[in-house]
Amino acid sequence: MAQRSSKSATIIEVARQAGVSPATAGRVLGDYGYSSPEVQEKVRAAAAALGYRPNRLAKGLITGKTQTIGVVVGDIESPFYASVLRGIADVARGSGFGVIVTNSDESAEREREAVQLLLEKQVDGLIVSSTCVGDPGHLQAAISSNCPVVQFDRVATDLETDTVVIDNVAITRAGVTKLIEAGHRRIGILAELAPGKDKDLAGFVAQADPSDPDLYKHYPSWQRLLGYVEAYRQAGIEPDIELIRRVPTYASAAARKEALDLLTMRDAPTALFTADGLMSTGALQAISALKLAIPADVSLICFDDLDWMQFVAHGITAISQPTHLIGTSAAELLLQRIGGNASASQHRVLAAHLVERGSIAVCPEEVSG
Amino acid sequence: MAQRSSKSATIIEVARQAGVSPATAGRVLGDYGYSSPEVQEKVRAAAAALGYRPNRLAKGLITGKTQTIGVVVGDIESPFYASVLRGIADVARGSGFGVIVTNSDESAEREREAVQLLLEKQVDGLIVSSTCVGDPGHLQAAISSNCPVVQFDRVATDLETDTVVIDNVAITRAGVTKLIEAGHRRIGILAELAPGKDKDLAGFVAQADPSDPDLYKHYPSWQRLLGYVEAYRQAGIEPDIELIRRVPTYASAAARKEALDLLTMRDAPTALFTADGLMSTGALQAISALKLAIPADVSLICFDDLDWMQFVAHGITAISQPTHLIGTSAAELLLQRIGGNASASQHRVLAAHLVERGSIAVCPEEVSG
DNA sequence: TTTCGCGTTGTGAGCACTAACGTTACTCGT
DNA sequence: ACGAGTAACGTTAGTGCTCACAACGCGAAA
Repeated sequence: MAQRSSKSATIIEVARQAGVSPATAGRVLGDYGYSSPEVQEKVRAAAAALGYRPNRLAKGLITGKTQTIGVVVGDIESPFYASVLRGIADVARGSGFGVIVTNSDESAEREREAVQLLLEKQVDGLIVSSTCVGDPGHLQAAISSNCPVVQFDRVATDLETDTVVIDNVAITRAGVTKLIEAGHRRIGILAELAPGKDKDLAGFVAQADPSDPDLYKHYPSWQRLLGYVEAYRQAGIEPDIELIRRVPTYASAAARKEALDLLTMRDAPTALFTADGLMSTGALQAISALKLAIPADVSLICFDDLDWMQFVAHGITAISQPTHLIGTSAAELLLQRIGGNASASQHRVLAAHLVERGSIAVCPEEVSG
Repeated sequence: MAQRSSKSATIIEVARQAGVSPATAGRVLGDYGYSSPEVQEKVRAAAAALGYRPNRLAKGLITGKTQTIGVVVGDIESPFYASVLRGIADVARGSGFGVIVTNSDESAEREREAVQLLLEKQVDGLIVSSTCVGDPGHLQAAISSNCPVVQFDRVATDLETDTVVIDNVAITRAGVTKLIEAGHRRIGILAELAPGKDKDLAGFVAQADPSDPDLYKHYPSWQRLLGYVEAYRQAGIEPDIELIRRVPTYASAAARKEALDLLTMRDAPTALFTADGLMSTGALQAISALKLAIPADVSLICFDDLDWMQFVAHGITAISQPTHLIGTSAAELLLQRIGGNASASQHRVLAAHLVERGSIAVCPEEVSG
C-alpha cells in the first residue's frame, strides 16, 4: 500500500512500525551488517506498507558516496557526444549510478562552472571532454578532492587521469592516403582547429611532427590535420596551405561557407576531407548548392559516420568512431577508480575504422594526365 | 590558495578560521539572513583560503530541495530527445539546476526503475516522455510525494501534470494533404505504432475519430496515423490499409525492410510519409538501395527535420518540430511548479511546421491521366 | 563451569548544513 | 525615558541515514 501523504516515510517510521531499532531497519533495507530472517521480513513488510523510499541524500552525506557521476561535454545535441553519453549512461545504469549531464558549449568558463556544480553535488567521479586542455585547474581540483576524472576525446596530458581516445592521426592518414592513391593531389580539408585563432597554421604544418608535444595536438581536429599532412608527406607531396580551411565558428553554416569558398576557388580541390560531423554537414550543403556530383565532381571522406552517409549519393566513405564504446570504456574506467582502483593511469586508444563506400573516384586529371 | 588535502573544508572549519559561528558563516556563504560587511569579508576570505566548496547534499537534506531535475527519455541518442534534452539543460543551467538523465529504451520497467532512482535522489521535479501512458502509477507516486512532473511528446492524460506536445494530427494532415494535392492517391506511411502489437489497425483506421479518447491516440505515431487518415477522408478517398506499414521493432533496419517491401509491392505507392526520424532513415536506405529518384520515382514527406534533409536529393520536405522549445517549455513549466506554482495544469501545444523542399513531384499517373 | 566467538540487536555519535529561536546592541519615535 | 523594532550573531536542534561500539544470548570448545 503506497503512502498518500506528501512527505514520504523515513527509516525511523519503518523501524517503529516493524518494532525494531532504526539501525536494524537500516541494516535490512541497506543490505549491510547482520539481521535475522524474521526481522528482515518484518522490516520489509513495514517498508512496503509505508511506501518507504530511501533518501540517498542522507546516505550520501554519511558514506561520502552519491552513486552519481558527472559528465561534461561540449553539446549533447551533437551525435558524437550523444552516443558517448549513451554508452556512459548504459554502464552507469548497470551499476545503479545516476548521470548528471552538462554542456560546456566549448566555453572554458562554463566548463569550470559545470565542474564546480558537479563537485558541490558530490558526484563520485567525472567524465569530461575538456575545452581547456591547457588550463585544467578545475579538473586538478576535482582529483585533489578525491573525485576521479576520466577524460575522452580531448585530453589535458599534464593531468593524472585515465583517458579514452582514438588514434586520430593514423586513421586520418589512412583515409587521406586513400584519396591520394586514387590520384588526388589537391585535397581540401575542413576542420575546426580551435582554440587559438592566432595559432600559426603555416608553422604548424611546416613543422608537423607527431612526436612533438605541442598543446594543439591534444585537440582532435589538429590531430586530424596532422594525419592529413602526414599522408601528403608520405606520398612525397607538400600540402598546399590554401587547401586547409579553418572554420571560424563551430557551426555547419560556417563550414558550408568555407566549403563553398574552397570548391569555387581557382584550382579547386578534386577531393575533400571533413574533420567531423558538423564539417561534413556543411560540406554536403555546399556540394548540394553547387550541384556537384559525388564522386564524379568531387571525392569525399568524412570523419564520423553519420546516419545519412550510407544513402547519400553512392554512399559516403567515412571514418567511424566507436562512440558508444568510448562512453562505456570511460564509464568502466571511472567506476573502477570509484571502486578504489589506485593503479597508474590507464590510457585507452580505441580503433576507428574506415567505412568504404562510393564517394571516392579516380581523379580525372590523373586519368587524362 | 586551494586545499591540497583529500577531504575538502566544511563550513565549520571556515567559521573557525574566520572566528565566527558556523551559522554566521552559513549566512554569509549561503546568502541568507543578516551579516555585516566586515564579517562577510572575513568569512569569504577564510572560505577562499581553505578552498571551501559547499556540500549540496547536506543543504538538500535540510531544505528538501536538491536543485536537480530528473529526465526520462526513450533514448538520448535520438536527435529528437537529444535536442529536447538540450533545451531542458539550457533552462536548468540558467537557474542553477543540474539534470540527471536516464534512458528508458521504451521499456516500462526501466522507466519505473529510473523514476524510482530519481525520486530516491530527491530530485525536485521530473520531465518524462513516458513509455507507459496507460499505467502511470510511478508518476502518480512522484506527484503524491510532492515531486512535480511535466510530460512531453507522450502524455498519460489521466495524470494531473503539465504537458508539452505538438499537434501531430493537424500537421500530419497538412503534410499528407500536400501529397494528395500533388495528385498522389497511393501514399505509403511508415510508423512505429507501438505499443500493442495486437491492436486492430484496420479497426483503428475504420473508426478513426480525433475526439475519441482512445489510449493509442496518446502516442504520437498513432496521432500521425490519424492525421494521415483524416487527410484522405477530407479528400474524399478511403485509405488503403495495405499502404499503412507498422514497423515491428523500433530501428532503422526494420523500417528499411518495411519500406523495401512497400516500394516493391504490386501497385506500389507513388509517395511516402515517414512518421519519425528512424522511419525516415530506413526509408531513405530503401529508396537508395532500389536506386529510386526523389521525387521523380517517389515523393516523400518526413516527420522530423533532420540535418541531412536539406541536401539529400533536391531537399526533403519535412515536418519540423520545435524540439529545443519543447525542452525549454517543459523545463520552464517544471521550474514554476518547483517554485511553488500550484495553479491548474497547463497544457502547451506547440506549433510544428512544414519545411517545403524538393521531394514532392506531381504524381505521374495524374499527369498522364 | 568458564571462556571464547559469533550472530544479532540497540545506542549514540555524527555527516554538513540550515532553520528556528534567543540574545544582545543599537536606533527611532513619542 | 521607554517600548518597539531591527540588525547581527550565537546556540541548539534537527535533516535521514550509517557506522563504531557495546551488549546480549547462545552454542561450542577448553
